[in-house]
Amino acid sequence: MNRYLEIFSELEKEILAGKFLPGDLLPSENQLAAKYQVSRETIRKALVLLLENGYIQKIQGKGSIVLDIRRLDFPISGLTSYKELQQSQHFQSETIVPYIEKKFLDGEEAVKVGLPLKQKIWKLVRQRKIDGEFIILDKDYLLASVIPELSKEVAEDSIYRYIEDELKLVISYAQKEIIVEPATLEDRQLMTLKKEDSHVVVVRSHVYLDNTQLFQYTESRHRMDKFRFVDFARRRKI
Amino acid sequence: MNRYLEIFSELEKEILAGKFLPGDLLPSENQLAAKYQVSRETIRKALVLLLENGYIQKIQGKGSIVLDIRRLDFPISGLTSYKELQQSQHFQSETIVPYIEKKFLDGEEAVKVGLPLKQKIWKLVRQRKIDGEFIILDKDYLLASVIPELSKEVAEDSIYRYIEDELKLVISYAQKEIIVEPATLEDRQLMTLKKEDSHVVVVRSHVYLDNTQLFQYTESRHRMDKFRFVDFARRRKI
DNA sequence: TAGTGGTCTAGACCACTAT
DNA sequence: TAGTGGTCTAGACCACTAG
Repeated sequence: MNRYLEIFSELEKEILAGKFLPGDLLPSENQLAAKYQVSRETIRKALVLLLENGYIQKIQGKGSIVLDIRRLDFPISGLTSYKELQQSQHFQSETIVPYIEKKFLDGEEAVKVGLPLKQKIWKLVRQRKIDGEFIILDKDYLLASVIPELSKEVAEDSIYRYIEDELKLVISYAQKEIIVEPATLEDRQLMTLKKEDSHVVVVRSHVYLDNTQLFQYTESRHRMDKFRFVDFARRRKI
Repeated sequence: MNRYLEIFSELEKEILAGKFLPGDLLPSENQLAAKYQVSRETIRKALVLLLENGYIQKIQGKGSIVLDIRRLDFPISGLTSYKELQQSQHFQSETIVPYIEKKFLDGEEAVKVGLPLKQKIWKLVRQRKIDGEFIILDKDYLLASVIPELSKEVAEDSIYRYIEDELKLVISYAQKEIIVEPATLEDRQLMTLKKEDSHVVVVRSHVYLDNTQLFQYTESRHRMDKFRFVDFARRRKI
């Protein structure tokens, strides 16, 4: 592990544990450099990570102030799998896989998901059951050339864990879009919608590996009343 | 201006201008260092900015690959004012200010917006008219101790421009939340909603200055069919 | 093997905050 | 004025890609 990542994790852990409270100053960069026996630039790389993740605010001449992080009932910010969310947020959930198949997409489908027409694709549908209700419907399309094998069991657990830990691939970035769409017949069949739920919130993502290859298109369909997206944003200068 | 910010802007401009196409490699870090007459670390800081903004992907041993940036019909990612969006996206829009007042909040309102009860607050409502329809309703609450004066004219133009250029304050970061809510009576009065529009998409933000002071709460209410949120996300290691 | 990006250093000078 | 963070350097060594 890199030094600056280690130091970031350490400081993050301390902040989350309440060792530093909102409004507190972290030790100065020179003090941290001495403590961790690294150069100041290495400390600064760790602090940049804290900054970007909303843990601290740096003020020139003053120091690094710890911010108040209300952590997030149900964030879909960033690039995080459902399984990881469930674990970090500690909610109970069951996943059901009503559909999983490896096939060629027809033209219309291929255009919609932005994946190549001529390659085999894993298409699967997953229902997410929380408190006895089907709140979320995930529709996934994965390049079979990247993920040759896939099973119901893996889909019920975590595809990302399988891709990263078993296949040793590196998931890197995604382009995401959130819109609201009329509920489809499929939504009504596979989700617990009330009569008056005319629409669902749809999170579409194109996900890429670290070699810039597109390998996944996902549509995560949420019941309106249960949808919540939380984010931390910094104002971009220039 | 900093060297690395200059270099970032320069490279960003070149990418947007199509001087580098998706899939192209940027010049190597050493070549860029030579070209701009700076050290390699300075180049690397500029490249980190390109990376975070989704312009490039770096691959060790290979180089910095330019990504395909579909730029974003209507992004609310990041921390960007409506006026800035309108200018960068080149859409026509008119802003109407049906309400603007400086007052103390009542208890219920203060709790909801998370601003202090004992201080005067600018409360204002803005209707955003696009293609003849009121698509967005913005409700703003601003600390009067931070923004002592505010006028309808400023509110119709850009409050952020006023805060940054006139008051010389630095807007720094925000915590944002996106949810779907039933449309209120006020929504129906001030927005162009169809009968069947039972809900609106609400983007709530708490916005902070660089000294970590909370100075604004905003509620941006969108007609469902016109709402779109686009984001670029990187997978976080660890 | 040559060239690329990834990490880290030890030091310098500057801008800002606090006292 | 002392201490903080912000920028920048010139160099080192490592891990990885590609011919």
